[in-house]
Amino acid sequence: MNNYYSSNPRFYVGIDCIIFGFLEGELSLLLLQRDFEPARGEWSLMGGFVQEDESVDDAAKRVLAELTGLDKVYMEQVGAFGDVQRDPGGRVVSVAYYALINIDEYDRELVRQHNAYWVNIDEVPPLIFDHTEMVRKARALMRQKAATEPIGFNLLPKLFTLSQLQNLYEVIYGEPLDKRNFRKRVAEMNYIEKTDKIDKTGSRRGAALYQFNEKAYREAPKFKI
Amino acid sequence: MNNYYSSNPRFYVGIDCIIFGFLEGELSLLLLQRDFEPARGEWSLMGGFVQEDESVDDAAKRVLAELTGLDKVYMEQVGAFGDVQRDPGGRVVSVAYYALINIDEYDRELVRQHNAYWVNIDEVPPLIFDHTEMVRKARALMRQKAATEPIGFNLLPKLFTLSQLQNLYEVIYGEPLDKRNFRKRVAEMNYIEKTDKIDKTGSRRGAALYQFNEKAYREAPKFKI
DNA sequence: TCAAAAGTGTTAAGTTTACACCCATGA
DNA sequence: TCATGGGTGTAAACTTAACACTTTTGA
Repeated sequence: MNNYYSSNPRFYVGIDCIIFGFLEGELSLLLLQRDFEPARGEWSLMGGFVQEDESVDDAAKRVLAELTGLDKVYMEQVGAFGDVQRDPGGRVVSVAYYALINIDEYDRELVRQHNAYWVNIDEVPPLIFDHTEMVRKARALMRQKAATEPIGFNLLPKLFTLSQLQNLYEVIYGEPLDKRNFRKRVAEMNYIEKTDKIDKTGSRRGAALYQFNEKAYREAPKFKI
Repeated sequence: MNNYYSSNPRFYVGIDCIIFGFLEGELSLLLLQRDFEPARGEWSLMGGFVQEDESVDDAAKRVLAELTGLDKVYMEQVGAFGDVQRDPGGRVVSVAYYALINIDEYDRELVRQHNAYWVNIDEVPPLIFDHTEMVRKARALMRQKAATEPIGFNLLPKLFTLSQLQNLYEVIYGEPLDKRNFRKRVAEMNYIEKTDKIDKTGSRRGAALYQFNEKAYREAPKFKI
């Protein structure tokens, strides 16, 4: 390490994960009730620390995997949070990421071990440190992204009905959408493909199951719901 | 420091500033030709390191002030850059910020001392480390923000003509705008106020000078250019 | 008198919104 | 047979885009 750099202080670099899931028609976050200090017993985001041999992005993936058992998850950086006093346990600069996970696939046992629970996005309890602000920023960023890129499919099973998809976007935007206008727009996106499968669990009549074709999207990447 | 935290490594936390200016009708960045190691002689963003007693945001303001002499500048965080090998001089997690400065107000002597120069945004030379990626992200973020919030005024003098304003948005968006449509939209924003002053430097006829009224904007914050 | 930038409205095209009924099925 | 969610089209309102000429004045 050269002289110029080594005159500067060093910091713990933390990771915090805002983990979105779409559960029973509601947008939820996976939150921990901390069983360790500081702030034992309070609610927080899943977190961890960047290690020497990993990038910050890789650390975020690792921390998410520690809680959910999942890899190859859609994640996006929310930003760095660096107030001097943000963590009473010590000076930590933390980088927040949001993740969109498929609620059917995560490891429930790991989640139980971490004392983590799904909480409706509109009923998030007070969180430690600046985690509430991280959630607010993550939600705004996710909403914005979801409007212009097809990231919502990460929250759904591979096959989904149009009612599920509409429901998802309604909870992301926090407002109802018109069914006919919604379906009109979906019909224009050729990469949202109708399959010949029918979902019979949601209604007597049954609803057509659709899938997102990522390759087709890359060829005609127009998206706006 | 408690035991849990201290088992983790610590890192230098750097700051890099993408400094936008609007100079002679062009969008430019203030770049340094480094006169220190590593990468002496190459082009880079203005940077520095977070210190013990300052937040990351405050460090960014300090680093910007070191180069420009300015405070109270519009700055926004671009994100944290944390690849293991991003800086060959050592492991540094860097947080990038963009700044919008008024080209008439910065301290030219400080800039000279730092060996910094204004470079057209479309003619940015290869930059060290991941600075090119930082610039790319900052530009996309700034463009996006400029479309929905009135941040462009930070790049203009207090009094400006509509031609200057249109020119600014043309270089931000990288595309020409229709003069009549542009002026129609400006006319709808009551917080962009016509003054009784005339600019005679840009044309024989003279152009009305306008000002941005921030208080009026906060009362009716509709913006879209 | 003319070059150069300032200033000014209208129309067509495209997009978005609002809206209500029939269908298929299992219980 | 009926309750439930699935599925379908049109018209009005609004927004955006395209477009060309007159004004002023200093050199």
